Amino acid sequence: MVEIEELRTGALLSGLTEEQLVRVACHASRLRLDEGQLLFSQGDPAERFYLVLKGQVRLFRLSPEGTEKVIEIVTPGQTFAEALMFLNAPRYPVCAAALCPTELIGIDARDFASMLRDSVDSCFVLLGNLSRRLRAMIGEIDNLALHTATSRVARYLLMKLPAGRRTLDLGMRKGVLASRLSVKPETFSRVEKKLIELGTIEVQGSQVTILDQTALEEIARLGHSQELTLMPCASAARPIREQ
Amino acid sequence: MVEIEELRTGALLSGLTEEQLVRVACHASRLRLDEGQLLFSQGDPAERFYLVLKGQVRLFRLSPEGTEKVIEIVTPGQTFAEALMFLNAPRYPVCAAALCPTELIGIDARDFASMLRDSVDSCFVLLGNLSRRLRAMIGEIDNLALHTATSRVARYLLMKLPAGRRTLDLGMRKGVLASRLSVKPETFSRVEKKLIELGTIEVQGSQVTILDQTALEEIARLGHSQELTLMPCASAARPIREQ
DNA sequence: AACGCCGTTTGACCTGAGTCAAGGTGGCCT
DNA sequence: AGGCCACCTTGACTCAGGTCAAACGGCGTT
Repeated sequence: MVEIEELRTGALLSGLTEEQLVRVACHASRLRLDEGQLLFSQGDPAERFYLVLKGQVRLFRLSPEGTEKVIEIVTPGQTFAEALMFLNAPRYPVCAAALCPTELIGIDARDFASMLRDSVDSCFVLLGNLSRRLRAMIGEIDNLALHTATSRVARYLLMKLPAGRRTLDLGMRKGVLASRLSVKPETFSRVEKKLIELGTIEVQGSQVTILDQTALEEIARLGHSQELTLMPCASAARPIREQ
Repeated sequence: MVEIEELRTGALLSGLTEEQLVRVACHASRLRLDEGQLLFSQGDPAERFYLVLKGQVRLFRLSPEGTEKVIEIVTPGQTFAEALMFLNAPRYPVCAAALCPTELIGIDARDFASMLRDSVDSCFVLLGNLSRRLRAMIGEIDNLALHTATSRVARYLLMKLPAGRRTLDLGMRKGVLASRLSVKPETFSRVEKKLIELGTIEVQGSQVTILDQTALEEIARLGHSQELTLMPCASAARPIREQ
């Protein structure tokens, strides 16, 4: 069965009392997905939300013609689809599938909502979460509408860079990351190459080392249509000018 | 001063009790913006949120180079920036400016939050709101990443089309709408022209008449890279094939 | 009526990024 | 080992949509 210790790993749930957790645990079920296995599809009625314990879940949109776009990668400790619980006849707005063998806990939304009624504090935690996520989404839109592919990749690298370190792990297959950043795999590869040739980064599989963080930050700052040419044969450590 | 009747026009606030509304009114202030006037900037500390009474407010992101992208147009009865109230040191993630002379009410976030503590119901209303907005944002991202400019315009038209009617008003300057849809004004104009030449719509200033809704729906469905050629001189009412 | 101001339209051109089609490269299985 | 398969890379080409610049049109002002 579901352990309340496991539930506590969820940021969203960690604020609940022992008693509440027990109650949640009663209406929760553990599940396990194989690599690539689909959890739910866009449009399915949403009766539960999920907490990831191990692995990674890919949330993505499907267009009618079948192209897909990764909206988010959910990692252990995070919950997803819990926002739907407050809509009347909720349906999942995305598809969810495991990126690798994954363990998660499914929590009954209806019951959870009714439990929330006794706990304004938890409501506030949730409100804070949603708020944060909303902010992130705005950033995402900004990213898509205002920045080039190169800039988006640079931003991602900087965001993922652990403070103080110069090296980071992409944490997923490059193709998946590409879709997360709304870029085709081919383009992602070319961007990576460009950054390498500029002397900004170094890549070893999924290990990326930032060689020139200032330059990378400059690239990340760039909006649309800012040229970023690789000058023919200059020594070119920092081809981008300070504005 | 602020009338509680006015407060009631806000979907978010309409669920509150008389008593609560009175309290909100005490910490609220009315304000009035001229056309184009800035209400707050991206990055400003967020101490209050707003309810629009009359007019329109444009929420937009600014990139460092100065290009802007409209995230949302807020119309009377809607509140905005209320999600920030649950973050610890919140700052507005967007700029807000009036599109036309606008009246609104500013509500103290701190006080409102503490009032919410006595009203789980209101929390739920808010949660529902945020949830809905989150869903909308996902749709927006989907839109940007998976659809062409033409398809986005078509979607907007269909969305704004009052049920049963064949005509709608764009409701804002075309340039503003263009930015809302992440398209340059020039491109918007061309898309419009294309749709007219296809015989799908008719335009008279900001009045748009849908002549062939099925065709428009087909166009709206199209994702990226689906060609949509205007055939040279066919009579061409429906150049898009049923899949 | 002539003027200027804005928002929109049009045209010519350019470029970022997608598409299609080959090649690499590395892991995993007999 | 060899071979298969999935992923990533590279190259050549195309195209949607952005850019720049010029013309158009409506409207309020003097």
